[in-house]
Amino acid sequence: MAPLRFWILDVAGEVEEGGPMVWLWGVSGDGERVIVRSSFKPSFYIAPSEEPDSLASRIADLRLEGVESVSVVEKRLRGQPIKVVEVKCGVEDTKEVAERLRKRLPECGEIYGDDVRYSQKFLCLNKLAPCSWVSVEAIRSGHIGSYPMYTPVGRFEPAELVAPPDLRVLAFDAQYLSERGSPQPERDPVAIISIVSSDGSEGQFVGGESEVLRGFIRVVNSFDPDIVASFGSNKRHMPYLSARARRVLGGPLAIGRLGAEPHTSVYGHVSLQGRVNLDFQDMAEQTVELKLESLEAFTLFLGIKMDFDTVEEFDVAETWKRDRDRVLRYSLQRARAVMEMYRVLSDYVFSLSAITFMPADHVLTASTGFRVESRLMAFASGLGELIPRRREVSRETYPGAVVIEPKPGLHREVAVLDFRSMYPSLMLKHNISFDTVVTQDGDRPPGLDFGFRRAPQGFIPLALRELLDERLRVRAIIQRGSAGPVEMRVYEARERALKVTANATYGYLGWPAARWYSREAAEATTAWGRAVITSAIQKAGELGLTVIYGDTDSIFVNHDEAKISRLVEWVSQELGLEVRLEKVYQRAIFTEAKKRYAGLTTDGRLELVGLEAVRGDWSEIAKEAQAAVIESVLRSGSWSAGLLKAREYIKKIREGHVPLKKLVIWKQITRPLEDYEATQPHIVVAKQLLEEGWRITPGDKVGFVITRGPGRLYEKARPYFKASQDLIDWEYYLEKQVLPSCLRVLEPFGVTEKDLRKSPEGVTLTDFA
DNA sequence: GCAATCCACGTACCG
DNA sequence: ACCGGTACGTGGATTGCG
Repeated sequence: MAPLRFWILDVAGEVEEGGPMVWLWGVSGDGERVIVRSSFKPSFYIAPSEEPDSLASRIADLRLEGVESVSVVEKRLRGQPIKVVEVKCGVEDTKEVAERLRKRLPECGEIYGDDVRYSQKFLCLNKLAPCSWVSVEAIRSGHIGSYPMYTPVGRFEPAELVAPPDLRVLAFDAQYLSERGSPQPERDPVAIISIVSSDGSEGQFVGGESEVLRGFIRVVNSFDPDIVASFGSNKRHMPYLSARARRVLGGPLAIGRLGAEPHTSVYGHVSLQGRVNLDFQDMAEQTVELKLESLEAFTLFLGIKMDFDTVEEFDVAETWKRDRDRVLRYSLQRARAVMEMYRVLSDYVFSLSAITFMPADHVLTASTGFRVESRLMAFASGLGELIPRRREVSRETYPGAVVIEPKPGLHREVAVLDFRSMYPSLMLKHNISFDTVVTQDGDRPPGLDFGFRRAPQGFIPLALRELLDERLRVRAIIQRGSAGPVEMRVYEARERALKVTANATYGYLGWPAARWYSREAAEATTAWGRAVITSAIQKAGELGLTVIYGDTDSIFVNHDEAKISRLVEWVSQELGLEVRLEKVYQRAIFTEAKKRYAGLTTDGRLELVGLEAVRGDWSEIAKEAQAAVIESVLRSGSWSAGLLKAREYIKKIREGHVPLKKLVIWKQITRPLEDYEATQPHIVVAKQLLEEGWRITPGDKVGFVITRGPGRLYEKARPYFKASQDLIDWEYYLEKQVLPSCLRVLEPFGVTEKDLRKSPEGVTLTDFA
């Protein structure tokens, strides 16, 4: 019998007559879609407050519902060996069983691992990473629906193949028609569903709504995709389409495998049986470079070349009446864009999934903290380390990083040095972990009254070591250059995912809701970080370098190669850390403020940091003006060019020569509207929109413009799509947008507001000599 | 009684 | 629903002056 080799698409817990079962959905080496079905009885553990054997028999005697067997096993708790009672359950929900036990024996001891999800336990115990190849001796035991079913008889072994199999991908977009405000499934129909599939075919369903929905369901089932990709399925399309199917068809939106309908699962993601539901909106929302998380903006960010004839949401119903083809075209463009996103991003998504042990559809929705935690949980299983229950502990604040006061003005030849992976390196170097904290002796962070034992290696350093070793291995393969182009892409994506995960570990330890929250570990990491950068800065001074700026793990100095290499050498020798020359700015502007500067790189790129020009809550015109001013100054090397540029923009504003779109200010709604204490323009606008039937939920961004009139700003703010050019308060855009953003970067040169207000004509540079 | 000043709130950024 | 450090606009309360 040849072992079955397959790529894990998804994992699900299924309740069957004989007890709980795990179904692994996969694609086999010969392209078959398979179900690998295992019986799996999940356990939880008790660190007993009495003799373990006697507790075990007391628990067994309770004959609790759901308990299959009770035994005493050897595990580890914070690195120390410990005898614990293992309660094996005959049901999926170990939390419920543990709850029953706690009711009967409140004093039995600390309970571990009962709140870990069933399918996650299975993946952890078998070291099964989703989105990777695995092989197992298995018996083919019939079919479920049209899918061959296998029963494993041996252990799962990771298989070497790197690239995913040929997956069938279906990208879709849907458009809804609403007469008033946001579409509501109780009221408004689905107008279009557009699909694009990986075999190159495209299609649209229009016409009667029941035909639209039936057509979509039919195509999904006949094409039988492994991946269903979209932009906005979790929060919008799946719930909407499901609700409409119930209403219009009187039945489920049967687009999962075996006719299942989508169901909402953990982290607010929608799950499709046997398929991976990839929602790139989740990814867009986590992309910090994006200021507005639209499909168009994300497409552009990814470097996908596409022309959109955008029909904005507020305009769909209107356009549908006037120019139906335009809406159709736009919807298809969206579906095509989603398919392109899949091509660009799938390697990274699969890598992240494999590294975090989270199925691909979960991993996009999960926040960073949960991704790190999921990986740590898998790592803990391997060590036999017990997994603590999640519980909210009170937050204890602690000091973070240092930021050096910048030297304002224009600088030439600025070298940017940074510590490589500073926090992970420090955690490894000092054995920082929740399980290595000691109050006596140990390796002590400066200024703190606790330390870390030097040996044995703690849980976090071990986990980091594994991540970093894996990253080094992947890098070596990339540098060898022997892998094929597809494998290369996969390796590169994997390397990025490993780096992201390692770098997030510090933040995780300082997160009070983390299972392995450790204020001590987080606090020590930043304390050592401060010490390290402070001493490097001091050394830089001693070597005769001028320190212009520094933040957390970066130091900006004049580009003196000899001195810099001495500094790099010193850091390596004395601090045992790696500092490298990351980049050089030909010229750079620093303001009085920390975290706000701009530089022109040696290869001619403009970098803007922290300034209005990179903020999402300033109007496009103010950002554009500031960026132009900075660019003039940096490229010419003199501030006077920037002054002239600023005046050009001021003139544009005075003349009202700016399109409305560039005047929109976007601000995020971060909480339910009724929770706001202060009156703010974007909240006032949001409340108006809500009143008019628009759905406004936390996370949404509200776009508004400031119009002429009396009163407070919030009285003059209007939704951007309900304002027109002739209503604009140009004075506001001059005084509170363009003027301040330009002045911000010119002020260090002694330029005043008055200088900016002079008209561009009739003013010569000698006026400022 | 009014303008200047101060401060809390809120958002978004940096690393 | 990852951390702390930081900047800064706005609204509204407080302060300072007469």
